[in-house]
Amino acid sequence: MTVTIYDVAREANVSMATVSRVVNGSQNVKPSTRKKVLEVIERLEYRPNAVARGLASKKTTTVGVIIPDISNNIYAEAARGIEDIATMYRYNIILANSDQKEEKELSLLDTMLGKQVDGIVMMSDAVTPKLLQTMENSPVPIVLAGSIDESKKLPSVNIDYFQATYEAIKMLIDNGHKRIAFISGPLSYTINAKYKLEAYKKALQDAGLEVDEALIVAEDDSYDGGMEAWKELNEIENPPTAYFAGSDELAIGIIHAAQDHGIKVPEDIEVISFENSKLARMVRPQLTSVVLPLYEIGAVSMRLLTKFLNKEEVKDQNVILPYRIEKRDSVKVKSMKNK
Amino acid sequence: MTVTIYDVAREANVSMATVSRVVNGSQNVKPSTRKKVLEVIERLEYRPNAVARGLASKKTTTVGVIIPDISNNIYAEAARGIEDIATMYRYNIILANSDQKEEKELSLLDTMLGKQVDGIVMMSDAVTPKLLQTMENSPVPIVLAGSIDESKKLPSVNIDYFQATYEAIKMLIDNGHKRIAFISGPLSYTINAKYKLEAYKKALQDAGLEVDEALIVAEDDSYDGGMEAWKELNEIENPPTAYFAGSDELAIGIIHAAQDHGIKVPEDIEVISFENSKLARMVRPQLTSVVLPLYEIGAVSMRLLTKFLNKEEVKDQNVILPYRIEKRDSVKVKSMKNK
DNA sequence: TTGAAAGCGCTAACAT
DNA sequence: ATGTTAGCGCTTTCAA
Repeated sequence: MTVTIYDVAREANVSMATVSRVVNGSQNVKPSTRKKVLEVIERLEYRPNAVARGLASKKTTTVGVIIPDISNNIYAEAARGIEDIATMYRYNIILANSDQKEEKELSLLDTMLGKQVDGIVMMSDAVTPKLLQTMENSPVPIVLAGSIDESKKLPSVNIDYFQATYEAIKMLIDNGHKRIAFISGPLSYTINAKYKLEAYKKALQDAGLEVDEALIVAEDDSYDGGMEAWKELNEIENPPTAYFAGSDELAIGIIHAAQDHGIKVPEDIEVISFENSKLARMVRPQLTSVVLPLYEIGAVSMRLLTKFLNKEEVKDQNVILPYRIEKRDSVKVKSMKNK
Repeated sequence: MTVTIYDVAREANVSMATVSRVVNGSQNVKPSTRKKVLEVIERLEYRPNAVARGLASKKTTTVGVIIPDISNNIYAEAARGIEDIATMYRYNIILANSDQKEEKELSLLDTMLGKQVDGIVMMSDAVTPKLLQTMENSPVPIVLAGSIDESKKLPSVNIDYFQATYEAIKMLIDNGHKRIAFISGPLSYTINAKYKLEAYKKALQDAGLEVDEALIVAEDDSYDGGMEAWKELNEIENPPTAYFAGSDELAIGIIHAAQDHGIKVPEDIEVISFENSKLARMVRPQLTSVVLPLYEIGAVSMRLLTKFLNKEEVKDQNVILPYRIEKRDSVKVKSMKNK
């Protein structure tokens, strides 16, 4: 019932090897026989069986993608970048959500390797020792996208989270703020948040400002988390006048909570975000935000993976992408610097 | 180098068949030999090769998922629903973006079938005749998620777009509006938009209201598209006092465009949306919106697919899920009805 | 330029 | 309860 390479060979009066050659675009086929074979393929509607091919060639032209949660815009954006480049190099993608659970990440890694993927792109906010070890032992290359393995044993693509955050905090300090809050998702959760926090503290210290632990709050990385954080911070004695938010949703939550209480942004408080999703323009005031190039992180990760798959030379396996800060309306522009 | 079922068999002094049996959890294995085999598997770190298994068994336990664009929240949400249920039934997913291009959809279908997926979940806003035909000829089951094939030849999961829109427009009419705008993405593009438009017209007619083509505008289905639409509609002689938006982004664009011109929502104009993503709560005023249950559409589609894969009986292959309207602040609550 | 044949690693009868 | 064996549909030497 299903037509195989054997059927084509028989109908075309050639061997399976020849059919295989034309299907795979080998040059060593006489044009006339190629034409003949192609005709039979068309007539029989032959479709090569990739599974059989994978077994014989030990290549599946599919790569695994493990991300925390595809319904989260951050990861979806990166996934799109991964997929676009994968398509460009003729790979397909097996996509799975880990919900950032080590156990799931581990088992996903295992099933994907079982499925003989040619490589894996992994996004994980917590590259635990165990995870790292199993990834190191992987028979196929794995690249980390937007995820940091401090040992740098695995290839990765990131931006400089420390530097980016430092610059963001600096903007707030330059605008005269002394009480700057740091809001992020769960710290134990997000290794990147660790770098952000370090940068926050360093920037404060460099400016001779006190680091007040009461101003550091880790909520759910969500809109409601942002609202909660604002409320929490406005119950303390000396509330902050500026906020660094680890994501756009957090920032919008903070802004709305403030506005709901009659506080004006950026007149009364200023807010800077870290993400710059399309949401950043969909609030009033529009968000000033560190630009996290998710799509590029995904795309470059996949490109890096293809280099390993093609055995191309890789100069630096730990890529740092440039970032910038998009200045909009949630942080005032300093008039002095303007003139 | 890679350890195969044969290696395990040899080490455990049993046949390949026995190893296969314990790997696949067959009951016909003596506990003691099962234990012995399991130990060897562990010691050798044997991992079954799913590709070989797929070739031999003609089942890959992977399903294809074709969606327009994973970076679009609508589809990402649905994809999460699909993946969750797939995981529950031990399927993996090959995910690919079609960008809603027929050509890509067709070629994706082809490569996925080539990869021997066991089934496919397809999201397409335009099930063209050609597409429909190739899907009908698929050797494996295909279910349409949130996509309408008017012939009903293919299994599908949807809500009643007509009914939902009718009710939304009715709310606006009941609030006294005579000039109601209909904003959607490109009509030629979105078959669902067709139903929405029909419902819009019907609701107007049923209320004895004139259908003014000038009030029907199809922009990009985006925030900017919404802003554009508002501007366009406010250049005509008799601008609308209420808006039906085909998506949350569109609605927010409309609202912000209006607010930027000093117009108040819902005091001056009212807006109802169709989607209810998390964005709906992240604007002021919060969006009144028809709830499009994307996650459920994805989940139910995948569940439906598993029924075909398990040869379970399927009573109705065209599932219509319930919807509701979430009432928030972009539409006034009628005080008369309230009391 | 083409063909023959040996696998790839596993499942699934069929035997025993 | 366990073993034997014939494929699954293709790629890949190796020969010719």
